[in-house]
Amino acid sequence: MASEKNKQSDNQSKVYLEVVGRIKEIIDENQMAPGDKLPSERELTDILDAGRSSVREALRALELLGLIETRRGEGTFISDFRNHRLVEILSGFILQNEKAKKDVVKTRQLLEEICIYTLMNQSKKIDTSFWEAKESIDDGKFFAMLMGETDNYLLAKIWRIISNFEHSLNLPKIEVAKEHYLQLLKDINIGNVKIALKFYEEEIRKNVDFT
Amino acid sequence: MASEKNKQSDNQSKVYLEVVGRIKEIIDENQMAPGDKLPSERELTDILDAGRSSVREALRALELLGLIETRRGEGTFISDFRNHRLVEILSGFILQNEKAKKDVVKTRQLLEEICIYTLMNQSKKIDTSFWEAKESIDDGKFFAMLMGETDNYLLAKIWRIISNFEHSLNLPKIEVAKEHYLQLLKDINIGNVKIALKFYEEEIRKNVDFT
DNA sequence: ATCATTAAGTGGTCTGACCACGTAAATCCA
DNA sequence: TGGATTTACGTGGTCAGACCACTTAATGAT
Repeated sequence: MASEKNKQSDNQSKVYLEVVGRIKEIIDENQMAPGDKLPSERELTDILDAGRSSVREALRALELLGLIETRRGEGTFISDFRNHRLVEILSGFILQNEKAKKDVVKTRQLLEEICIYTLMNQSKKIDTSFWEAKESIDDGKFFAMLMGETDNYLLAKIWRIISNFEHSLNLPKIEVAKEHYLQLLKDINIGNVKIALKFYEEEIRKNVDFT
Repeated sequence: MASEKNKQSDNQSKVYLEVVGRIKEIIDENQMAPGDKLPSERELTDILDAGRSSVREALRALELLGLIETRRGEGTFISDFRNHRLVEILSGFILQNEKAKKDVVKTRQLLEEICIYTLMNQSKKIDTSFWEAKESIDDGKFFAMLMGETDNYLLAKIWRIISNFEHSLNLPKIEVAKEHYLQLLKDINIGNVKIALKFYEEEIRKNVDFT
């Protein structure tokens, strides 16, 4: 009787779960789409009447699920969440086998190659000036951009999720000179698939070799 | 300059992600199984040299993933990975629109292209006799085989899950002539990536168009 | 105009303080 | 003694406040 009285919406005893639900509502009601910015953590804290730590627990969970992405100093944004179960598999999977690590890396690289392939199929030209201006190039950010250039958001999303998990595995980071990334962009813009992919494999990923 | 090694400073990896990784290590090293109890939050805070809030962010994320289970007053326990109630959370979050269905199909096809691409990169030769002997070819079984031919377990598993999920959506089934599948195999064995992928897109998946 | 500086906003993290709950030890009482 | 009760402690749950690091926009100086 009157069991619905407890909280506003539903069951959830834990605040962070409640917040997860409320965030979903916010997204729905405002018809928010991937890329849109969510209210800041402090705003949510106020709106949802919860502690910031609880809000963060919810956001972090959603982030690991690949539903949102956060950029320090900028905010929290909705990402493409249509892959759902992907994460489930990956998680249960990754925490078991050893070979899984290798597969994660390999799969990510495959996605990146497909990305390159896709871009060239679209005859996509990429603006290099932004990256030329940089001192050094972060591998993750670079390919995140590349993924974004394709009109296949699913590809980008899968890549991001896998990348995210890979990150949590504490694998050795790769170091690639800025010039190599720029060369890759150049190859892509020129439009020679074979050269671009070969360059990716041999220069960008040459030093990936972990046990 | 002056970018000392204060705490965990520079590398953009977030503490909570690192904690996720460390927890995984703990589980691995101690050969922990579902049902086993993890160190308490405060212990982890001490062991991992991180704030309790960060530890909790990691734990909450893992909890939402269904990897761990927490019981107030008792502790945190490794949960059976098979308990994926995660799907409900995500589906509630996402499966609202019809477009999601389309995305599932797109994703699967993308994975299949990646598969083909991978096989050819491995210069994998596929035995066609088994399929030639058949009267008709089941699309699912065919690509299940292809996935199995790659040595990337993760890729295969992702595809399998998505494929299963797609089945549950009762989408119209595609009908492709046996000869087309055989032709694809032939293209793969020959080793021309462009032709094989083009053939896949235009012949194997040409008739995929649902609303 | 251009560049450097400042300020404000945002996520990232840590700490300390409580509360709610469960358990086991200590205690009490018949 | 033996069972029931109380107590103390450990654990997760939550909150508030304080900084830090980074981004962006407003501001100021040249």
